[in-house]
Amino acid sequence: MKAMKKKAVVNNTPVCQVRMQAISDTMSILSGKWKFHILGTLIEGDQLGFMDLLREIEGIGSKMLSKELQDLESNHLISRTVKDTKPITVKYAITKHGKTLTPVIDELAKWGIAYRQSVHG
Amino acid sequence: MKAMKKKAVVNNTPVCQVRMQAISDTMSILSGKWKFHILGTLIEGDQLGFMDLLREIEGIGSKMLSKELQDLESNHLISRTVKDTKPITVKYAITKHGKTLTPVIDELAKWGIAYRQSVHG
DNA sequence: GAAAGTACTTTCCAAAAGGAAACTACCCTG
DNA sequence: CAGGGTAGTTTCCTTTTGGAAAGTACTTTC
Repeated sequence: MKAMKKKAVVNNTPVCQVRMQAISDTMSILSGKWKFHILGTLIEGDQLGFMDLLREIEGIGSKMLSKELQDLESNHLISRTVKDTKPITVKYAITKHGKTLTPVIDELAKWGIAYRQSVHG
Repeated sequence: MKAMKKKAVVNNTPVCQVRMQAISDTMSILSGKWKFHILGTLIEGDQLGFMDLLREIEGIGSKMLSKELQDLESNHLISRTVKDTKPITVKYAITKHGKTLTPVIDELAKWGIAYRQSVHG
């Protein structure tokens, strides 16, 4: 009786499949170099304009900021509202739904901090 | 008294800076298309060989698997041990340190699942 | 000694991501 | 009407990422 091999599947239980898919979904929505910075900034100071964000997020360019904001808005994580002020302005804010990412962001930050300490001492 | 503008900085408190950096660290370590799949698979079935992983992780190629395993090993999240069996084999396993990612992975999965439900209904 | 299995590496290429700089367009102030 | 602020878009380019296919090397089985 030889051990049965080939095409073995450890993680192909429905539960694992769903979890893997869910993680891919999340990472896809939060992909790119700037999503977390933008979300983090909007969670702190809500109601920021385009130029505010350009100044807050060090290193980002207007093209990237514009694209990332569109991505986040299309996923309903942030809102974009045009205010008809004297020189028309736009305000970006985190949505209720965007705030549900807080535990995720917190875990990532917590792990990163712990990692630094474990490596450095 | 006009509102003071220019060079304003909402999130440049030391606390925010540290958090942002920590998130970047974490995301950098877990970057790429396959890290979570590999970690998830090794958290489930520990002690898997290279060919096992190739079969478990649908779609990955040997080049990517090899590279991602090296990344994860260099960050001490997984271990690679050569067993001197008849035809020499290699076993990959999650480390104690790698297991500390479990809460992070769980949050990502949880959020992804909730997101699907909120979108789909 | 050919086939098949383990564990990779190498090469070659295509697509995606990201950035700098310039440009549009409109408004207000001096 | 020049200068500066708002909010972006467009172009062009480089870097990064990822994948398919083939190759290496060594071993066991038929």
